[in-house]
Amino acid sequence: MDHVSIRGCSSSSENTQGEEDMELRRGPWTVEEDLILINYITNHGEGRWNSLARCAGLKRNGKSCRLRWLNYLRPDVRRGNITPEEQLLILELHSRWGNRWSKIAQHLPGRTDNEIKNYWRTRVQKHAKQLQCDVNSKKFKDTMRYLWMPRLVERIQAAGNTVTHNLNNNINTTNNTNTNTNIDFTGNPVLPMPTVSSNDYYGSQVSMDASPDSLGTQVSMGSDLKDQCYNYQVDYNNQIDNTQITHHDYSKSLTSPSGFFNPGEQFQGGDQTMWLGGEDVPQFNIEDLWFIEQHLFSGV
DNA sequence: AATGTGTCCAACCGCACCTAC
DNA sequence: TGTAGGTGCGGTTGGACACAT
Repeated sequence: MDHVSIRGCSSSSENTQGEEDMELRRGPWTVEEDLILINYITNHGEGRWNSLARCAGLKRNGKSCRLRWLNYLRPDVRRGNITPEEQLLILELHSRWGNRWSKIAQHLPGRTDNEIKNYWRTRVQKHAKQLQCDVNSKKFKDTMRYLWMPRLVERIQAAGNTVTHNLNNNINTTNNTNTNTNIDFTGNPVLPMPTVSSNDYYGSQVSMDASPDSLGTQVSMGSDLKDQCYNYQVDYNNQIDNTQITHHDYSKSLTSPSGFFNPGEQFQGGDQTMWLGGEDVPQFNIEDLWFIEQHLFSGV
């Protein structure tokens, strides 16, 4: 445990006994410290963290107290694995806002910015590294959009849940004239947003929300890679066209001409799901990877 | 069983912004 | 207006744990 010398309880209105040095604790919090902090906030409320730390008798600085409370002790903090719904939300919000963790966390009740940040760094960035691209690259964003996120949706639906969410908690009303009383799974009202449509690869049409500060989706899709056909239907708040993407039969050739993905090299031992796999991310198989390279990464 | 390596996450740090004086 | 303290945010670190060799 590190210690740093600081001043004692020296609030200008409270410190009448002069300034005396005290040791400032750092590192992991003890159960006793947690109880002191919880009791103090229960009785006095939160805020004014520096004076709170002093007056509660905690040998911690205010920032440490605030962090401990917000990230761990707060009653409504959700613990446990990030659910597929939450993963989907994180991916979507990050694609929109980047590393605005606190803003993203506002849409995941009970989750802290720290937790989301850790999730991103440990899970998402790991896969970007395995793809040998940057998380901010088009490659990776396309992979997320067209493979990872649909897979999450499949998992959610396989679990019997409906994917209906809208990330618009801060509606830009100048872009929305009609109202929608749907409620998303974050508890926020679902409002329509302007959309754009564009032709995408293979002549399929991809439509997506284009409003700068909203992202509403109602996604339904199915895929059957055994048939080498990938159907992807998206209905954004029931107001734009369904999207259908069908890719070709890759089963006859599984060797990557560009070398970006070569099963014989990348998946030694026949492990076709060694990356982008695991409990918390969708399982991508060899056809997915082919799809990534042939249709998302070509020309990049 | 011992050691090495990777993963996860709580906590810290530096910076920017806000507010009161 | 300038300054100091408080607060919030994003980046980074380090230790505990799990897994592989």
